[in-house]
This record gives sequence, structure tokens and C-alpha cells, in this order.
Amino acid sequence: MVKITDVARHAGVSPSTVSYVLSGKRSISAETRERVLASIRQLGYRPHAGARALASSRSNVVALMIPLRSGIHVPVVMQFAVAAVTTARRHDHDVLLLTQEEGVDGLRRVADSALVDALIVMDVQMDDPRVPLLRTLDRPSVLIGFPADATGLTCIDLDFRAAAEACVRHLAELGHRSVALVGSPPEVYRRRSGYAERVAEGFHAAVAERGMTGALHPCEATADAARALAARLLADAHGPTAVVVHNEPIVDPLVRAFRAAGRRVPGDLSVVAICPDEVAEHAEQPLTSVAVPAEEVGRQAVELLMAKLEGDRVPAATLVPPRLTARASSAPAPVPS
Amino acid sequence: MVKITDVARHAGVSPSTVSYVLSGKRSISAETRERVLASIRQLGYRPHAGARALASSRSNVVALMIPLRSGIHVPVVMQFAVAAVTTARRHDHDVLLLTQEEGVDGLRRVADSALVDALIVMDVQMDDPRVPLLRTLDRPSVLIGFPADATGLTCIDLDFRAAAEACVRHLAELGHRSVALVGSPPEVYRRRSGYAERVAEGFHAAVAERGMTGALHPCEATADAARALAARLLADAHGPTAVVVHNEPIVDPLVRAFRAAGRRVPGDLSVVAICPDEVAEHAEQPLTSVAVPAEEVGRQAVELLMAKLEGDRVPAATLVPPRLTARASSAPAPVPS
DNA sequence: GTGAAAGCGCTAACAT
DNA sequence: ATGTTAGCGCTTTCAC
Repeated sequence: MVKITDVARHAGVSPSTVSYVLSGKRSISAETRERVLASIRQLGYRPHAGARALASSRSNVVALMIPLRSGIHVPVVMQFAVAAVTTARRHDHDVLLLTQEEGVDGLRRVADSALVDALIVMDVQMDDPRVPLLRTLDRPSVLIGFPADATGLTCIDLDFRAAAEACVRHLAELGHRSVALVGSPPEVYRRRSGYAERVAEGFHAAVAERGMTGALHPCEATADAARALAARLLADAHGPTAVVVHNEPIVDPLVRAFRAAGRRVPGDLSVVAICPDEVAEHAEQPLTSVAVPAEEVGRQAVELLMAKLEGDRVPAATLVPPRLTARASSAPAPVPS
Repeated sequence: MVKITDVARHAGVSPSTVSYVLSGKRSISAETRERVLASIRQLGYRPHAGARALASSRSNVVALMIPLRSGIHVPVVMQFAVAAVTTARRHDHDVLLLTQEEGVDGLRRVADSALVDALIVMDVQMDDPRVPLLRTLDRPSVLIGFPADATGLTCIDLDFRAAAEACVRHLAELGHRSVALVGSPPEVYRRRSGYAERVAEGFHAAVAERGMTGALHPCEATADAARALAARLLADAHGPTAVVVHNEPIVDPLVRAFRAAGRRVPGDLSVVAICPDEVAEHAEQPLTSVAVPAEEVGRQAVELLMAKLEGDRVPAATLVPPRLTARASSAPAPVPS
């Protein structure tokens, strides 16, 4: 293994000069720098990560804890993780992958052992056991999602409240007066995931504000459940003329069930989804949707973390504004017959 | 930060004794061990990962490089990654996440800097640029998938050849004589992914062996492409009575297209898929399938890696045998009218 | 069964 | 602008 002293000898300088060339923490004459860099290249030198971490108390690794639980769309998690890794690399950091399963102890372990400099946790619940830990940890962290009490923490997520409002507004502008929200599985509400609650809040607020009617229908993420719910929604003669869906896996089955029941989409029934753009684009019929910007959230989460590592102050809350794209699944409300 | 000398003082022993209690690398009297462990607990001691890595030249971290490319089913990658992390943790290792994008340089970087002790790479191509590097690296690695030349490497994957054969055998036993293989997108064959080629080989071999007829049809992973392909397959009066599908995203659209064209599945046409069990189970109609055992491959890949780290010899090739589960999409071939 | 002490390879404070 | 050197916290010989 080639080490910093080898490079130093080869370049005819001291080890510290090599170190400073690499870190840029003090000015080096152009000539010396070139000589050192040439030696590094020729010898194929790579600083030893452990030695560096020990001497500098910086590992240049961040932890990313990903959720495993049901009711979470897997591709979104992947998109997020990939964006996080890509962004971290741009800041010369690596990403250590932890699963939710590891829980609070896992976070404590990697933080206390100085394996990581900072942490990102996804899928934060209203009452998340990891939150108090993160508050006491001496290392910076960023949460994806908002716990009930976010004091002293840095959180980021899609503005789900505004997302739901955007969906209702879009439908209201098309003349719809009665809408339904097809939500996450009941389990998600039971464990109080903030995003699900916020979608419901935004939906109800927007509906109330406009004097519309609208109800929340939690739904399991299975085709059967989607069909059953579709049947219930259609059974009511005064049922909704539009549906907001926030439950990726059942978007397609739900639309098919409406069709199978003889309803045209969007002729008789409009559908707006809150889902990743790819899901909306690749549905059988392209869907009007508010995007779940996993890539952007992942990128920004890491940017926030890096800023904190640099000692910068960052906003406690970052709400990514929703972006609604009108596609083929929403249309003016049918004229009452 | 509490360090090993703090623990040593607190327990009234030397630092080396604490170290040995933790590593178990020499015998310690039960009494001393208890006293040391109690001190560790009381002080909340965690060894510094960097210091450890420096002194022992072992980081207890393994790199996992995941694919990003199209034509790869995302949930399978996730399943694999989660299984790898879970298994690594059981062996007291952590997982550093790299993206395919980082390529050969990324692998070299984490290996040469001693950030990781070992590496796992997924989605290995027949002619993969990472293969020669892994061969020269001084650190052990395990490849998911088989390159054209696997000399000196440790590879593991589902036995795709046997998987295709199992599908054909199942159909042959049901009396089918003419079958089609709906494969991966053309791009996947172009970049020579081993698994796609092996499925094709196994399919053709099994078909030939039984004097059946059968052709490969690569297919883009879009519903449109699936519909177009279904139309082509059904246009031929002497077309197949059964289809083997190895392309997760289009399994459902394909079956629906057959139905829409008036073919009953499995009455007129049998369908067998090579896909994760969840896809087969949660399809509109449960599908007969050979499972893609992502979880098992992930677990075994890490077990192999750990064995290599211990200095054990491991098999160069591990082919996970296919497991076919008959479900509602395959039935005896229709009687020729 | 236990202790003393020499590094592991690097960074950064202190020199000049 | 560069060199010298004292650690960073741990593992592991060597010694008893």
C-alpha cells in the first residue's frame, strides 16, 4: 500500500504538504502542487479512509436509513436513495445504507462509532422513536417527513398539504363539486405517517373552502380492494364526479374498475393522482398528477446535510412545492342530467 | 467521547484487555470479562470505527453496487439490497451503497482507500468492465450474475437456464407443443446481460429437446409494446398455445391484451412468468411462475463474501435452483379443432 | 491470564 | 510557502 510518506518522499516534500495539497486547507505554490499531484498519480496513491477519519474526526460517510414497511412505494425509495448517493458523491461523501429494522440502536451505533458524520432518515412518523435520539446526537441529521414535534430538527418533504389542495383546485376549476380522496392503507393512518395525514388535511381544507363535498377513503394497496372501493363509490347516485388517488399500486386497478363499471374516464369521472411521474405517464391512460419528487427531495436532503456539516444554518422545514401536470384523466365535470 | 483507555481505567485493566474482551481473540477470565463488559455498558463505550480500521486493516464495511439501468425491475434490486444489508449486519458488517454510475473508478476508490473490505456488484454483463478490476483487486468480491469469463471470481445468480427449462417442461407436461418466449427489451440483449441470454438458451434447448417449436420475442417494457406483441403472436393461426414471459412490467398488460383479443387464459393460452413471487401472486390473475429469488441471492451473496473474508474457499459459481409454482395461468393445451 | 508499548496512516497545530 | 511532530483511538506483538 502506498502511503502519504511515500508520496512525500517521491515528490521531495513533507507529508503535511501532500495532505494540504489534497485538502486545499493552505496555499501551496503551483509548482509544488503539480509535483505532488504528479507523484500521487504515478504512485496511484489513495488516502486511507480509516486513518483520515481518525486524524480528522470526519469519515465523509453519511448514513441513510430506508423504510421497509408496507404501504410505501418501493421505486420511490430507490429513486430517493439513488439521488442521495449521487448528491453525496458530488460532495465527496459516501452513503452507508441502514434499514428501518435497525431502528434507534442502528442510528446510535453508526453515530457513536464515528462511522458516519451525519444521518438521513426516511419515512418519519408523527410520533417517531428516532426523533428524540436524533435531537440528542452530536451529529447533524435531516429527516424526510415531519414528526409531530420537529423542534430543533431539519425536515424536508413534498408539501403534501399543498399537493392535495392543488388536486382539489384543479378539479374545482373543471367544475367538480363532489370529490373523493382514495388514500393510503388504513395501517398507514394508524401508525400516523405525517404525509398521509397532511394529504387528508389539505384535501378537507380545500374542499371546505370551496363548499364542495368530499370524503376520505383509506384503501389497501391491492387490486381487489381497489375494485371493492370503486364499486362502493359508484353505488351512490350522488357519488363523486372526481377522485384524488394517493396510493400508487392501485391507481391502475381503480381506473380499470371504473371503466369496467361503464364509467368513462375522464368523461364521467375524473381521476387525479399523487404519484411519481413515471407511474402517471406509464399508466394505461396517462394520468393528471401531482408528482412525488423523490429525486429532488433526495438531492435536497443531502444538500441540507452538507450545509449543516459545513456549519451553515439551514431552514428547519423545507416543503417542496407541488407540481401538477394535467394529463388525459381529468376533464370538466359531467353536466348533471 | 469515551475511549478504550477510559474503559480500561474504569475496569482496572489495561486497554489491550478491553480490546481482547471485545474481539475474543484471547482467553480472558470470566471475572475480568464481566467487569470490563460492565464498564463498557456503564460508560456507553463504542469503539471508534476509523481507529479500528486503521489498527486492524479491517473496516467491517462491504460495498454494494446497484444497477440503475432500464430493463431492471426496481423492487428486485431493493429486495436484494435489503437482504444484503440484513445479512451483512448479522455478520457485524455495514453496507456502503454505490451506484452503477460510479463504475470501475468507484469500486477502485472504495477498495484502495480501505473504506471497504469487500465488494458486491449486481447486474453483471457478459462483457463487464468491472470484471477485470475485481480480479486484480486485493479484496474479495462476489458478482451477482455471470460474466463471459468468470475465471478467478465468485458468482451467484438464479439458474436462469434451468428456470427457462422448468417453464418449458411445465408447459410440455401440459401438452403444449408450440410456445413463445417474451423476453427482455432488445437493449438488454444488445448489452449482453448474461441472464437474458441464459433464459433464451435454456428455452431453446428445452424446446429442441422435446421437438417443440418456440421463438424468442424481445419486448420493450411498456404496455403498448406488450399489446403490439400480443397482437402479433395471436395473428398467426399456428401461433403458440403458451407463453413464457421474462419481463416483469409487461406481465399484466400482456395477459390483458390476450383477454381483450378474446383468448381465455389459461383456457386458450397458458402463461408462465419468470418474476418475483409478489408480482405473480398479485397479478390480476395469479400466475404460474418461476420465482426470481432476490432475497435469497442477496443473503447468499453476503454469506459467500463473509466466508471469503474469513479466508475460506467458496464455490466459484453458485446457481440458485429455480422453483416453479403452478398458479391459475397455466392449463392443458387446448385440443386442436 | 494480563500488561506495556509500538505502530496503523493521516491531519493539524506549531514551527520557521 | 513549507517542514516537524504530536497525536487521533485502536490492535497486536512481545513480554511476563
